[in-house]
Amino acid sequence: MAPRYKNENRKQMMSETRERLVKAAVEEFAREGYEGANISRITQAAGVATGTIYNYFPSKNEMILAILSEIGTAHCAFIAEQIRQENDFVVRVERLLEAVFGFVRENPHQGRILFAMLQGANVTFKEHLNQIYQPMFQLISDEILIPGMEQGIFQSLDPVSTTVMIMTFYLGIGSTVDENGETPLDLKEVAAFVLRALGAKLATSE
Amino acid sequence: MAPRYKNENRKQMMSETRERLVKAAVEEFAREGYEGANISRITQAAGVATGTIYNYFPSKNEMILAILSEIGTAHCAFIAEQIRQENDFVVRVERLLEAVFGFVRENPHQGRILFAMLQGANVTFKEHLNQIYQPMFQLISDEILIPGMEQGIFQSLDPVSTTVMIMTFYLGIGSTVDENGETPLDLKEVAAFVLRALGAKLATSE
Amino acid sequence: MAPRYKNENRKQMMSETRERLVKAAVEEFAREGYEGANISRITQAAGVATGTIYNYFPSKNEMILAILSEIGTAHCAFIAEQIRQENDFVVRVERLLEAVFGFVRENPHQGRILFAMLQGANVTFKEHLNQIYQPMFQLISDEILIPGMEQGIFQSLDPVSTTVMIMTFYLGIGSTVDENGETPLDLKEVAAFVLRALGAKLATSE
Amino acid sequence: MAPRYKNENRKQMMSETRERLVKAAVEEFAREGYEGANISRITQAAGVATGTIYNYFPSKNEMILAILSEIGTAHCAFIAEQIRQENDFVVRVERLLEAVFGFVRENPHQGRILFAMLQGANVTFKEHLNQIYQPMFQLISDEILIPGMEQGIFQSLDPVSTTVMIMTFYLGIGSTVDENGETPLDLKEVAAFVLRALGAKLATSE
DNA sequence: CATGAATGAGGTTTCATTCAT
DNA sequence: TATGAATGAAACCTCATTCAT
Repeated sequence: MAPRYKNENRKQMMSETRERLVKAAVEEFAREGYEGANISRITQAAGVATGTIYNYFPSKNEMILAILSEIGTAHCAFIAEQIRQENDFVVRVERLLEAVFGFVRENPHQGRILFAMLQGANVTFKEHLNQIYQPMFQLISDEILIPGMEQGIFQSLDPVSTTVMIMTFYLGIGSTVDENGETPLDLKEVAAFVLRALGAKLATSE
Repeated sequence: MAPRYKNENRKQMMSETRERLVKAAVEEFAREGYEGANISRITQAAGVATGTIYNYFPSKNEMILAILSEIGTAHCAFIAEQIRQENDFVVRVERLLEAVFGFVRENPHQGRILFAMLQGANVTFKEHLNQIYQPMFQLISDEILIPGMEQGIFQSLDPVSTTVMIMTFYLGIGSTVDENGETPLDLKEVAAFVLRALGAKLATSE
Repeated sequence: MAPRYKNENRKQMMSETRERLVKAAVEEFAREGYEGANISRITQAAGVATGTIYNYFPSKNEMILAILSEIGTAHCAFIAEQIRQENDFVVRVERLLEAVFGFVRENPHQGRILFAMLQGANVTFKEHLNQIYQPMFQLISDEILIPGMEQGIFQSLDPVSTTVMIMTFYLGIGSTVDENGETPLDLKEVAAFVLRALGAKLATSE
Repeated sequence: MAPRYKNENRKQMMSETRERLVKAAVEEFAREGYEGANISRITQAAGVATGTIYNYFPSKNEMILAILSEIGTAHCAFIAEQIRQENDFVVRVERLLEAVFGFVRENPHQGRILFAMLQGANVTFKEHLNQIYQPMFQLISDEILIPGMEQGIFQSLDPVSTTVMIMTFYLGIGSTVDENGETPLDLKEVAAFVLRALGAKLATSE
């Protein structure tokens, strides 16, 4: 029973039409914001009829929540995957930065939505995102900062507020990217900036 | 023809109406964002008729631009004033942080609008704000970082990108404030974080 | 008593402010039509405050009626004056044409209002104008066509319908003028056309 | 995917809605003029919701342009059809007149819109109509006046200005019709008037 | 599932008119 | 008389959502 339901669910989730809708919606939300986004434009860009979108999402509001979940989850997963490939905590900090940037550069629309909603007026969206980004918070805290401090690689600091600062900084920096995914900042400098702030014993010796 | 004092009277009344409108609009934009903001609600909150707002602003769009200008200018002026009261560059960094936070704490709605528009979808608003914040950029660069580096107080770094990083960080952190102007972060920690990142010789000796 | 009232009335009618308002209104109505005309633009063009216009005209509607009366009366008077300078009925036909054209060329805005309102949707305006143009109707009929026919200069035709046709033709032709008062038609040809239609024994021997 | 006959069904329903909208709009524009016309009244008269009209016309302005095109084209086609049934150029002149009148009598609302817009303040509408009436201009010139003059039936005159005069006269006369399509003029007299003006060798031998 | 015309509440903006000064 | 800010009804238009096909 359960698997059958799961399969059907997945089938729906992965439907090609749905994918086209999500893709079009992401671009629309990125360009226009939530209120400015237009369902008709989305369906038109996706090449389906207006009503079709309501077979996949019960409302515009639910749609953006679903999209935020998908993007945020993918973002977190990508970052986690990148970081866990490294064992050196200093390099993990750099990797974290590269991962945030890399994701945004590869998916500029998704990035824009994320940052816009994170700062936007709608509290529901913000809370939704905060929840989604919990794993990333845990990741930074538990798999970089705390062990790094314990090993004396980083200066001993309050792990919670330091994590918040790092996340804020990284997300803030991620928001400097333009619509093409480019940023005016030099990753190496940013990494060095953060590592100094963490009191890292050794910056990357590259 | 009309006596002068009458005119002054009227001028004052007009500016009062304008003030009420701006105040109401700031709250509305902060709560709802640009697209979600509602002219009728604004005029109602300001206690005037719907049409009255168009005696002061030619359109909703022009209104937010005017408001962004006013807020941004006030913000920059406040920060500049705070910073110039100090001569020590290390303390200036702390003051900068306190000023950003302080302004936002005192004017949470204004803060929300700023951060929302800075990250929002509308490119026009972003460019408008970037222009308005030029003085703050110059301030950080010319009156804190560059002289601080020249005097050996800060590590020698690229002043432009460092300024961008600091602004991004501060504004990003400013965006962690809630609707009451409170932030979960400890200012002292944030200041220390930044000063370490700047390679400051002496953190505040508190 | 009566003269005093008359004088005051005239004073009001001839007030310089009123003249400026009428001039501005004529241009506005000519450019925008009645519904499209804008009281604020009129007062601004006249260099007075918005409310001032209501010291001279009780409403927009009454204003255009007053303006239509003034223009129509002036037009009729001008035509009558021109025609009565001639005794030859054939030449009177030509003079009539020249007078219609001449007035419109000298007063293109007034002309446009006349023709627009004559054809426009508002029945009140049309009836108003028809009444005003009664004298011109009588003029053509009683002082050109009927005596001309009686003297055998024009073919014997029904004077009423012929008058209507001539007026229609002239007004129609008057409506070919552009905003500068120019028309693509050659007056001489038009006069010859009409005179042939009237079966005139002799067209102008020029 | 949907069966074809269903589509045809829907297409037919759409064109019915469109027809109802155009019919209602024609009456509204005829009664109120362009600026005075009210979208809500049109949709209400058409028995649809307010927004429905925007499924068929992108704006009020585009709507009247479309309607002007439809009316003008129909008018020209009707006139051309009527005229080409006759070979005698004198009779063609009479037929032209009858056709102009007949169309207006059968379609008084359409007629009113035509004449109102032809004389109204809006230059765009006028230019639009001038373009639409080009075929009628060519028709009068190439298929009545020029051959008639070549065959010596009409006096030799400048064909262009004569065409303009005839069009002006006919359209001007058409504008004497009231809301029921009636005119105070006698068609026979008008025809005789024009034929005399053209120097026709033989007026209709009735 | 797909379609897309229809819906109608709601949004921004306009503007003739008023009235306190 | 002159002023012009205030009024608020009404206009045009948008758009998320529905539903019959």
